[in-house]
Amino acid sequence: MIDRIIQKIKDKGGRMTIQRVTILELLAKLDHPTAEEIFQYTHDRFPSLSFTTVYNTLKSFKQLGVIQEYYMEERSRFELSEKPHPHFHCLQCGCLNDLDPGKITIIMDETLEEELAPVDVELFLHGFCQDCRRNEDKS
Amino acid sequence: MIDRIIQKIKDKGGRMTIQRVTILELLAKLDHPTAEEIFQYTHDRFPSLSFTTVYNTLKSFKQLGVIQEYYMEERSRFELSEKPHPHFHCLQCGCLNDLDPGKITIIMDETLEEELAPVDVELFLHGFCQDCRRNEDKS
DNA sequence: ATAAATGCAAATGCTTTGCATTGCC
DNA sequence: GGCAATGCAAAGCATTTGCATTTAT
Repeated sequence: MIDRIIQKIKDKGGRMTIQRVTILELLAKLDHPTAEEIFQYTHDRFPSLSFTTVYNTLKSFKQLGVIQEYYMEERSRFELSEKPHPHFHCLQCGCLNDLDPGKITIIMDETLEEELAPVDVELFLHGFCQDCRRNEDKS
Repeated sequence: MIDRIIQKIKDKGGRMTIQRVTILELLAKLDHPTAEEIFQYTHDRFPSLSFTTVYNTLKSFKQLGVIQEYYMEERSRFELSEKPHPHFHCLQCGCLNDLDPGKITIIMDETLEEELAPVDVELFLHGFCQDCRRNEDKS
């Protein structure tokens, strides 16, 4: 799967560096990481990898269409995906979780679709995640 | 309508000042303004109104449940509304437009709704607004 | 060879905070 | 009168930029 993404990046004229591969692997491993989380993890294996490179790379990946960026209340979160899909966002801890797209149907008026020609559709449910609700119960 | 909102703010223990009324009126008048846009407009009629007060007030209004804040790519946009509703967001100019909720239906699996108990649902269509498409055609 | 990617330091820009003053209820 | 709101200056923090160096293709 990562190989396919690397190929796509190269096909579009992007270059692969150790830094970029490391960031790509982290994007596959972590769950909707922030730029800082990516930096922290890379720092372990790759101390010279800079924050600037994390940002440059994420921006580049985004333009190449291999990742999504979600602008959450707290900060941006990233995801290895070509299209946005529905998410649950916790109002307390700020975590982001994928939702099964099969369990949510969005029906749009045809005239609206033609008129606006949306490039993509973003949907968030906001609430309190299980972990946060569990901790709330204890107190 | 503004009177009703003022009443709600007071009922919840908030106080009304000239600054707050001015900001409230601007929220009613402007279309999804940013904090800066609000500040610019208030500055005309009310030069002493500070940026801090704009931010304080928006934060307070949000906690009191009279406005919504949308975290867009460019910056936050605000809206006089108790609940979020569907929007169209322009990928070029960053403008935000209300969508007729009647033209978009979101159907959620019952089990999902019970499990997550979402507080609210946010939906964005991303694309290019009419103005931006028109300008694009000219070039 | 050349155009892209890296990484440092510095800058930017939005937003928040501390705190003394003001003013609503 | 008491507590919330104001507004100034300063700080905070995520993200971006300039630029010289390195490196993939």
